[in-house]
Amino acid sequence: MARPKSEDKRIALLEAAVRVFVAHGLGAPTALISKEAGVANGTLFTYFDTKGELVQQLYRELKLEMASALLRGLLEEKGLRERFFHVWSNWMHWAMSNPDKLRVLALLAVSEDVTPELRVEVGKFMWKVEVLLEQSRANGPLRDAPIAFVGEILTSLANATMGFMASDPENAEQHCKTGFEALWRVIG
Amino acid sequence: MARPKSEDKRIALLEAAVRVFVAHGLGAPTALISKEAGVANGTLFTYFDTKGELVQQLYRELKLEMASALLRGLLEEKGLRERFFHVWSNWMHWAMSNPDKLRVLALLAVSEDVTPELRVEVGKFMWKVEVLLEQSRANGPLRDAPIAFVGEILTSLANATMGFMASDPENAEQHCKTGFEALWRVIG
Amino acid sequence: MARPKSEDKRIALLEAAVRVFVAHGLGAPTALISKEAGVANGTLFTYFDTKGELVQQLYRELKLEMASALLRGLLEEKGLRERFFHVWSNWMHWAMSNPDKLRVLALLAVSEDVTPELRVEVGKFMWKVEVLLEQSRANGPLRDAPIAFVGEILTSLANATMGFMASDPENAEQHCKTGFEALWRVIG
Amino acid sequence: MARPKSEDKRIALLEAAVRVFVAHGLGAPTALISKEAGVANGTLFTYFDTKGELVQQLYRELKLEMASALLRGLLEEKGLRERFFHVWSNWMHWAMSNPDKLRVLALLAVSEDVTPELRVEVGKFMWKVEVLLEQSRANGPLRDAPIAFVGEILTSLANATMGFMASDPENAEQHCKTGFEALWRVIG
DNA sequence: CATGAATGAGCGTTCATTCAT
DNA sequence: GATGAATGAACGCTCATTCAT
Repeated sequence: MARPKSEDKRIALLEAAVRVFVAHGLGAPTALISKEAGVANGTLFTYFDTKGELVQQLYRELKLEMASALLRGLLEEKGLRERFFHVWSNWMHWAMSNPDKLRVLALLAVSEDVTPELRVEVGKFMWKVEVLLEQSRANGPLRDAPIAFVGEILTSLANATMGFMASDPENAEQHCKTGFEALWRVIG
Repeated sequence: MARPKSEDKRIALLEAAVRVFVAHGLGAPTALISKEAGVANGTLFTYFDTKGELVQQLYRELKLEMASALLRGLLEEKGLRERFFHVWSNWMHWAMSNPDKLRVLALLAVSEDVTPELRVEVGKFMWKVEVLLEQSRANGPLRDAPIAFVGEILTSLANATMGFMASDPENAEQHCKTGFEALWRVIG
Repeated sequence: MARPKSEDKRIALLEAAVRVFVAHGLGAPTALISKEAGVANGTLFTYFDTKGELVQQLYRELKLEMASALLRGLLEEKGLRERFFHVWSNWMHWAMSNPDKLRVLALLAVSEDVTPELRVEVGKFMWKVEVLLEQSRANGPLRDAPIAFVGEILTSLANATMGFMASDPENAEQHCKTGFEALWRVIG
Repeated sequence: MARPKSEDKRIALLEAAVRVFVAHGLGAPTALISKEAGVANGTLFTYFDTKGELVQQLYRELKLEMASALLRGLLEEKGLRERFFHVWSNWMHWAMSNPDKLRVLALLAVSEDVTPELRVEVGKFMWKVEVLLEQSRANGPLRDAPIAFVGEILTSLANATMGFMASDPENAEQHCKTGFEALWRVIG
């Protein structure tokens, strides 16, 4: 191959897209993304057939990255609550460290380009967390609710907490704990 | 341009916008909205100076409508939990009856056109609920958390519950109660 | 209607297209056409949904104009040969007077945008000439050939004659007659 | 770039161009041509400096091939009419055997890339036919017309006949003869 | 020389907004 | 005020051509 398609460039484009989408919304021109990535206009389209394709891949990669971050350092020996808090804490800290990505995920969540199928596919990245959630709520007050509902509650509390931590970073640690305690009251 | 002639037309445009935005996203052409409203292209701009203005007014009106719905039939004599559940129930049922408006609110929530100031302004529509929330959490586990945080938790749990009710309308009433119980465990 | 779509503008666009296509081929940018017509870029698309639509309408109109020109002043009382020569002469002179249109028709004849259906539709503009042709060849040497074939021979001889007249306008009249005599030897 | 290595590849590209141009018109991307030829995108440009160059060479080669086909098996001893019919018949059969090339020649005939000079150059490939034509018309009705005009008439009748043969291959032989008789009535 | 990724000018089309009627 | 044609900046995407490998 002459000049192989470089994974670096693909990643540069995705990262540029995050910055550009944060600044201008998903409606931002592809030209801005390629410029931000330091490549030519047309190059973007050798890596992504359409803008929609870029958006979809970005959604997948961000969700995957987030899901991976959640599990970092998770040990099996601890108690359920501790394990869950570990995940929760990872989650919150990933969000604090990646505010742009978090913001873009919020945009992507309502994008036309993110299809229900893609949402399902990407939901699977969280299966380990789902297992933990299953176990945690097994004897809790939501033991009879549909697990999907419990999952949505988890996600929504996580988002609320992230949002609040971001708005008051001084007391981020405190809010992280508060959020978890709220969660644990609901499910644990 | 200050006071347009027909309030009817203004409302028709806003309602058309809801339908069009649900079907095509916020990126939908204004021409589609005016057509859906049964008025000419240019007429839209005598009611709203720009598309952004329309978006903002729509956000304001939808939030106001929702906030009003929450308080319907609220009596002072009952207990705190009952009063809060009444509000919660109103909220959930408004959402169930207005899935389009709910969906559009989700889009508007991340729109470029909805400024932080507007968000603040519109947040005030919920002041009565906030009072209720203040009272409810006064002796609860979140008594020391910032009220804004508690508010976000409320909102996020409400959204999660609405979403789940919409996806499983058969058991909507059940989910409504489950959601409320989760909430009450957190704040009450 | 506010400002009714003006037939003038439509015609101006079509005429501009002729000039631009002659100068730059059918691949010429639509922007050049609108500029040449003295209207804005986007205006072209209120008159023609796509560039292809413009091309098709142009084909239709040019063919119609040419077909109409052929019959001008045709009287019934004369002999067949005289009537046919009248038509032929009209044809040749229209071509001499409209070299641009003739050139564009040559481009359109092989354009992707001109569908077989359109060709058939447009072929009907020549039905009076076809009748004349039928009568003329009825007792001639091609009396047993398919009429479509005879029609193609007519067209091809006409094109050859037009082409040559244009290249040597000094003796155009002479060539016009020569061409007709050639034709008449074949069909008459 | 002067003398490319592999004549095979050059020919493969020209043949691919015929197929691609037939299917997509002269506007077809060069990338399609190289793919069809089984070589890389950029390779095309070591064989042809520009797309226009390829178009010109293709025109030249097709015209040359056609001209060569006309003379195949032509013997001097026969009478003029027979010799001319031999050429005519070769011509028609080449066209029938190479419908794609014929179609592409029709496209090339109006292409921007085919300059008048090239047309003249390529016209010389037919000089033997021109000699035959000169002799044939020497005592015929067109004896006083410019030879170029007679040439155009020949070409146009040939094209009409080819076209019709292609559209009704069942009776191709018949049409071939009919076409020739028409021609001979005009020039012979 | 062959390859195919990189380039960027260019194109058809859209659409918020303006304005003549 | 209502209308809808006019406007032109903007956008996504293409493609001939170049050039690093």
